[in-house]
Amino acid sequence: MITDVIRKEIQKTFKAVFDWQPTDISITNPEPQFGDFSVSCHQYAQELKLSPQAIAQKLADAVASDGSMRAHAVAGHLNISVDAGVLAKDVLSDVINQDRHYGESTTNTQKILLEYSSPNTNKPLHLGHVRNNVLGMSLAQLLASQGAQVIKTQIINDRGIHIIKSMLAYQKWGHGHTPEEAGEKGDHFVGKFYVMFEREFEREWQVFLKDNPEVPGLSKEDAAKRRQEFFGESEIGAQAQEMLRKWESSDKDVMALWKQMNEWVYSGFYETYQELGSTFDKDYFESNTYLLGKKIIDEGIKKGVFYEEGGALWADLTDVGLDKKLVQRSDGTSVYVTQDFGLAVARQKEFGFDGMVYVVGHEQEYHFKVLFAILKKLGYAWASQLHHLSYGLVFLPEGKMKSREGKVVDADTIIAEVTSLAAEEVKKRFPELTDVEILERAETIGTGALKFFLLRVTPTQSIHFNPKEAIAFEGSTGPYVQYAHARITSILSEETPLEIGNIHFDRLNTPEEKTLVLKLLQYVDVISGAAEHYNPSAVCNYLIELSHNFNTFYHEHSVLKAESEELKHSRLLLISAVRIVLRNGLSLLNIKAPEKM
RNA sequence: GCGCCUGUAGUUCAAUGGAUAGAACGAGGGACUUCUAAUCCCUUAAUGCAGGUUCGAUUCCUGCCGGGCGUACCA
Repeated sequence: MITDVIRKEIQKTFKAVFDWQPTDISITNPEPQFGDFSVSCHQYAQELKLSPQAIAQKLADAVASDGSMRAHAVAGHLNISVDAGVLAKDVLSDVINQDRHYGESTTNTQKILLEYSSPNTNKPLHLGHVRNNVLGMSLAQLLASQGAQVIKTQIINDRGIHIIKSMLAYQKWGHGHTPEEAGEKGDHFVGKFYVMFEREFEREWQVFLKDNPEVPGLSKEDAAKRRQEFFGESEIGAQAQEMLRKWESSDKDVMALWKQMNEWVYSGFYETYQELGSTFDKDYFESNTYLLGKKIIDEGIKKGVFYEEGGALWADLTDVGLDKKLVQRSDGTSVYVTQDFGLAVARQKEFGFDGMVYVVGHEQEYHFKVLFAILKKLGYAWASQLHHLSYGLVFLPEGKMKSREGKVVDADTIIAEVTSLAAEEVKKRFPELTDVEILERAETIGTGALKFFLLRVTPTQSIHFNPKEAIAFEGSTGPYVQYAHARITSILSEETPLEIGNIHFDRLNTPEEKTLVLKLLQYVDVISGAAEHYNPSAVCNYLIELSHNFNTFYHEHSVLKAESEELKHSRLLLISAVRIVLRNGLSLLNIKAPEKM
């Protein structure tokens, strides 16, 4: 790659001029007026006891000998311009020859287990899950692009009181109906009963409050505690607890109901996953894994990581800046974090991974700190290779989503909305298309818009969901990138470029063409950086810029009606390369690159 | 209270410590007999406040102010 050539050249020049060289040189692409590549010399001023400008000047004088490369020193920056034809030949040949593999690397040799999605089986997926899914899928692609072997998993939270709530409500008010009879997706059908349960509990709570007027006066914390205590006192809460006990003792009828309702939910999830393009190599079920932690408990006691106090077991994490953490209740049951380290160890046995990445919302940051700290204390070598990709919540205009109160943007609803809006747009432009064709394009464009909307924000940032922006197809959106891809495809369907050997790269000498070539070159660093930082948004931003550079070029210059055959074929090759990178980039985001739109 | 995250144009987002802080939406004005106007071009406008480190700070440090999330023998 040409940047490597330049980097080596500058290293060599440093050695020759100063008899010293930096260990690594960072090369940036400056404003076009300054050149194509730039190295800031300010950082070397102290080492070399010279002004940045003097260093840049000395380097420029020594580098400037080659005809295809010119160097200038400006304000302490060593700016380098490369002959447009030489640059284009180097970059475009790389892209065309490597095609689908352009941008890939083999530097990451790890086997990485990735956990994402991880839904509860008491309600349908919402917008927060969609963000989780698109992040997980994209991260899987990004890590794989850098050579990693990725195993995609989800842990399905299929047990516990929240599931029981749906089951109990169904038993009370479901009249034995099925989702088919109700004409509903299974997950929505089950979710409805969860909401019914919560509504009934809330009703009982309000009655309780009337008889206990002092409760609303309590502090927020105490009031919450009281409400939780009331769960066992309430009629419906007590019934749920009773049902949970039956589940734990494998009561035949309860188990049958549990299995039936989970099946309904899974079939619903499966449909949503299909629309999102989410896939998993291995599903874990909490009902199978929640006891795994117990096996680690003895080990932890022997190693002195856990100690007994008040009949319960604790881990003292104060030495690593965390608190004391309960790992087993005094009644012998395990807590959330215990289940998670049991699962981690089991996964290690099964896959022998080098590292693991958990894609989970940032409200669980403390949980993962504790989990990782305990695994380290237990002495697992791989514990240092665990990462929590902590992403921000999705907020609605009216605040945080609360599924308990039905204040959610449902995943299926939003997917259907963006698809139907996209269908209108397609119909407007191509009224002659069949409904099937319209739907196919609309799904590509609609889900492309939604995924891009959720991926373009840095994961750690919260997303403030504005429906108008989420379903927009103009501006910095997925369809903007898809449109550039479709436009190029349209041109290339008229004519294909000659073989690389017959291309006159020196014809590509306008600023718009050079900008595109430099942009294509950046792709390699962009995706390795995105993978390194677990940050798909860097890919989104890049694709917007590349698409914009292409659109500007497109308006400024004609490809098919170029002034000469040689220029035309050079441009055909250029846009072929742009198309490859757009497609590769979109595929890292798990977004389809349409041929027509 | 303590811990973590966060504060950039009217709004939603960018910017490995480097040159003049970039986009998009919105608002206003232009460009289709020309490869797809889901596009392009022009105008408009911002680093919460106060210090510090540095040749250089949106970025690092301290304090203050504002927002979010944690801090359960919940998951």
